[in-house]
Amino acid sequence: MNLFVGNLPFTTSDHDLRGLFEPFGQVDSARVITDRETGRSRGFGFVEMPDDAGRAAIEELDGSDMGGRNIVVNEARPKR
DNA sequence: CATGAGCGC
Repeated sequence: MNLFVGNLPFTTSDHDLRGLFEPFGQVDSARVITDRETGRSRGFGFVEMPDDAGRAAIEELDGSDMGGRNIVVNEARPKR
């Protein structure tokens, strides 16, 4: 399933994201979205993983603390 | 190359 991860610290990298979700299951892909013009982080990202692992990750990570901020994790919407 | 609600090229 596709997961949307928001409210991330600007210092969070795609690898950091993967490390967060790996404990819950196979991480198909994990990436933090960066601004195409400046390259700086937009503070949110996407993670793809099995359905069961995704549901577990949402319950454990949504609202959890990361870098001093409470991150948001929920199912992502279809790409625009 | 800036910044803080929002959904990726």
